[in-house]
Amino acid sequence: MGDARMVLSGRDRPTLENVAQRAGVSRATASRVVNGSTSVAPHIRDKVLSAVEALGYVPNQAARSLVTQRTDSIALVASETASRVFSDDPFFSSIIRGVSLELEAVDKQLVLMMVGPSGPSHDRVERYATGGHVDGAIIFSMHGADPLPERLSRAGVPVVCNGRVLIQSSVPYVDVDNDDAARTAVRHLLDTGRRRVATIAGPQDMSAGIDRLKGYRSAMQDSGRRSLVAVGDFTRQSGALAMSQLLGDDPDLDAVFAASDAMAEGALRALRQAGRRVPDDVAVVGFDDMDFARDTEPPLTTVRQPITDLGRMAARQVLRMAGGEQIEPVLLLPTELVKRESA
Amino acid sequence: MGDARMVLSGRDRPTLENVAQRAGVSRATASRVVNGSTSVAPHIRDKVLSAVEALGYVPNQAARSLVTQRTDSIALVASETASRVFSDDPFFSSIIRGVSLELEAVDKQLVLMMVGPSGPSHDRVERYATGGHVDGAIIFSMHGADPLPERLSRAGVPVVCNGRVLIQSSVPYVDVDNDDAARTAVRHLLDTGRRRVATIAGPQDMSAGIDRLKGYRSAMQDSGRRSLVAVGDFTRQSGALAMSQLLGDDPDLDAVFAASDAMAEGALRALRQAGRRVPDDVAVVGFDDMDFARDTEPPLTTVRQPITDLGRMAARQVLRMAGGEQIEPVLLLPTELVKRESA
DNA sequence: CATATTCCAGAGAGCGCTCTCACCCGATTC
DNA sequence: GAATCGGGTGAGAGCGCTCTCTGGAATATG
Repeated sequence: MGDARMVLSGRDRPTLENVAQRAGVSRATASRVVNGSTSVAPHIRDKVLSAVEALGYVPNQAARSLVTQRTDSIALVASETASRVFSDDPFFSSIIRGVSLELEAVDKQLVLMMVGPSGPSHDRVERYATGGHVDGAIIFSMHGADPLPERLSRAGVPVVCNGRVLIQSSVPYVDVDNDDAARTAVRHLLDTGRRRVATIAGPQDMSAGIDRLKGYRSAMQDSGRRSLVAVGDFTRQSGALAMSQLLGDDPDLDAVFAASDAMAEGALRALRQAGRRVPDDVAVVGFDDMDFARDTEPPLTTVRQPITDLGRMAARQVLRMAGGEQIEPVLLLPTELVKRESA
Repeated sequence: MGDARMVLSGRDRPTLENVAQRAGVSRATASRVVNGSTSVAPHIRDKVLSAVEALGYVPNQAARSLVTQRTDSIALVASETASRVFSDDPFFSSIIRGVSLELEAVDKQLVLMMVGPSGPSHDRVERYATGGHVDGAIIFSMHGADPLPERLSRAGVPVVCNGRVLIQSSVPYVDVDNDDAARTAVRHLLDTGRRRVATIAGPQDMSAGIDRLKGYRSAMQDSGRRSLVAVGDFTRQSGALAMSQLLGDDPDLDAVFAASDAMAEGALRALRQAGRRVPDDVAVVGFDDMDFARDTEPPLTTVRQPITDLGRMAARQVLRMAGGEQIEPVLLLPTELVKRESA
């Protein structure tokens, strides 16, 4: 007793009532001050503020949410496999950082949720999000035709997806134009005289994987050439493996478009081990423009996508939805081909 | 009206009262069923459950928290620079994954918070955590003498740090014995005949950086050799840079201990560019045993630390604290020297 | 058959906060 | 000087839930 600054165990945290009492005002007035209402006389305001200070008062969010119906937090839902796949590259971290930066600016919280590839954890997320625990959700890196976005949306939770939604759905998303970006990359290879251009595609249950392969295919078709495809899962290892396969399938290939920088780096390694020089024998183009792309040997030509911005925009969109605004169903951010030495 | 499955906008979500009414029981009984109490007659139980189903009822967490004083969520606090530093390697993701797995198992939520290197965001985190929004906090990758853990702890929030706490503090932590692990790594180099062993140290405002350097120093001292140190920041680039420096300082060095795999990989690159063969001319040992360590050229000898387990244990400890248990102030997980080809 | 014991359901009191509404009092107006 | 106005404050009703406490019915006991 006596020292108000002593350790407070959960139960006896000061309430607004305590503050009001100490300041000699009503709870209502104390609330006004805490929430920054203007219509409070300055000297009363000061009394309340010093009571807050003295008691170390912090508003109880649960109580506040209960009446305001807002929680000031947003869920970021990622599939568990995503964290595994992306453990190889900074994609995951960058998205988180983007979302985080944007939310922080408006003093909202980020609740991170991992879900396994369908199964019980889906229910968990659904229950949580619809349980009024968050004001909205950003879902990223879905595999296959995940019903989660649609389900949440239908339950009244504002949802934005990061990456094109595979199934027919009214859930808005932000993404880059993967198809077009891939086409540009492949065209660059073709334009610089490459004839046998292969691709290391991403996983075919993710829109980024599908769309980049589609872009490759259409560019090849346009120039009347045959496709040569190996599929990876965006990781370095899978890139190396895919590259060896491709080399086996067509020893004369002279270019590769990899659907991620990590796979491109794997490919670089496999090519080196196979005695091919890059770019002399084989040109390589990646996708992402991760930090490490400028340090590979040789530095990687790649398609830059603004990953952090993708996160930011997703956050911004979901906040707008939560605010009752109508938002664009599709938001595409620009990509850019960054030419370095590998192609 | 009519269709209970229509889109529910935030405001008109069904309440427990609605469920009770529809099932023809009291709110208390409905609550019992929802919370899995056993003392409810089966036929009543069924009635309630089907009412829940029909209405699509989901408990309001804010209301629940308000009375139970629990939120069933745990904050994971990371410094913003961490996400930047670790964007180069999967450390960040692995910790998150570990924590996430452990929390999921007991149906708790993970709230991720980034804080800048001191400043306003510190207050934000403090306010949030003490605002009753979480049952506990895990703080990881602190820089310098961050007062946050101590502050939260003093405010009554259960806190566990991931990584040794730099300042004198009563906040418990989980970590590996960095000092000892580094010593083992360096001794391995010495034992295999290396004479001029340099180190690429981690940032000297983080305990992992400090302790690994200390381990290196003591191993060198024990064998009567002079230290040769360059400091990096755990990233690949800084590793490459540090390696060139070291090579400039002592062209005859024959081994390097890098305080992270990412820096070791950078060093490998720098050595290659300087025309040194690994391990023939220079032996390299890393730290972490990240996935990519087995794919470097040559495969990296390194100190394995169980990063995901570190996250898991931190989560487990903070949950125990939140449950009122007393926990060990220090928990060290084992490391292991993984010998591959680089040393 | 009366009484004690058990079991289950309902009533009701809050948890800490926000927000509407009524009220008071000093300033303005006729 | 009475009526009007308006800024500033307090009273009080909930938000949706949990949990204790009470009461009634069903079962076991003397």
